[in-house]
Amino acid sequence: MTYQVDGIAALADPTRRAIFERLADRPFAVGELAKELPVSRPAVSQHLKVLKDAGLVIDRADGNRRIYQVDPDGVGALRAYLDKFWNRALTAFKDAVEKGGETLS
Amino acid sequence: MTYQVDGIAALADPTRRAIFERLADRPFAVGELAKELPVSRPAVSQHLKVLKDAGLVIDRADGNRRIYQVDPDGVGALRAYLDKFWNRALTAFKDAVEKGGETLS
DNA sequence: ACTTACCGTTAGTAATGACTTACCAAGTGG
DNA sequence: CCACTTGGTAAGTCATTACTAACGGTAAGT
Repeated sequence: MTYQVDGIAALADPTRRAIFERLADRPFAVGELAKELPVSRPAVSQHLKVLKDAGLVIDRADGNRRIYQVDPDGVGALRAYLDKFWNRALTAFKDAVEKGGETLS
Repeated sequence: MTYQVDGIAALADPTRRAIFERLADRPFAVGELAKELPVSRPAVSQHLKVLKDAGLVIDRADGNRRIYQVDPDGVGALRAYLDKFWNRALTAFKDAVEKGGETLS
C-alpha cells in the first residue's frame, strides 16, 4: 500500500522541503506558512498540492482556513523505500568487497 | 557528518533513480548502464556525476572502464535525514490528535 | 604506430518546473 | 448584504536541467 514513490521528487525542491520541515513540528495554515517563507501564498499553495499528491501531507478545513499537517504514512513509505536500498546497497557493497577486495575512493 | 542533504534532489529524477536502482543490486560500468536505459551514454555519465557529487555512488577505475557502485554511507545519510522527520512527524501528529481529536481525510 | 573500445566534457537545444500577478470561490463578521 | 479574510486556480515568464551530438583523452589489442 501507498506505493507512492515520488515523495522523493516532492522533497527535492528547497522551498517544499522548508514547508515540510515546518509541518513536521506542528500543523500550519497556508497563510501562516506563506508569512514565514520568502515566496508568495499561491506558491505555497502549489507546493502544498504537490506534497499532498505525494501523500506526504494531509489537510483539513477549519472554517475559513485549511490546516495542513504531515502524514506519517507517507513519510513511512519513503522510509521503507530507502530502507530497501539501504539493505540492497549494503549486501551489494559487501559482495563487491569480498570478491574484489578493492578499496574505492 | 556527511551533512549531505541533496541526495534527495539527486534521486528525484526518474532516469537517475533507474540508474541508482540498478547499482543497488551490483556494480556497473557506464556502458553497461547505458545499454539498459533509453538514454545516451553521455547522459548516463552526467547522471552518475550528479549521484557521485551527492555522495550516493562511488567509482573505481578498472582498466579501460569505470565501475560505479552505491555508497552505503550516502544512503545511510538519507535514511538518517528521513528518520528525523519520521520521528518529528509522529510526535506532531500525536499531539494534534490528542489536542484536536479530529480525523483528517 | 594504428585502430578500436570506453569514458568524461562541452556546447547547444528542448522541456520541465518554480514563481508572480490576477482572478474567482467560500467562509466570517459587521 | 457587504466588506474582509482565506485559499485554490489560470496564465505567463524566467530559470533550471535533462538530453543529444561532437570532440578529446586514455587504455587495450593487433
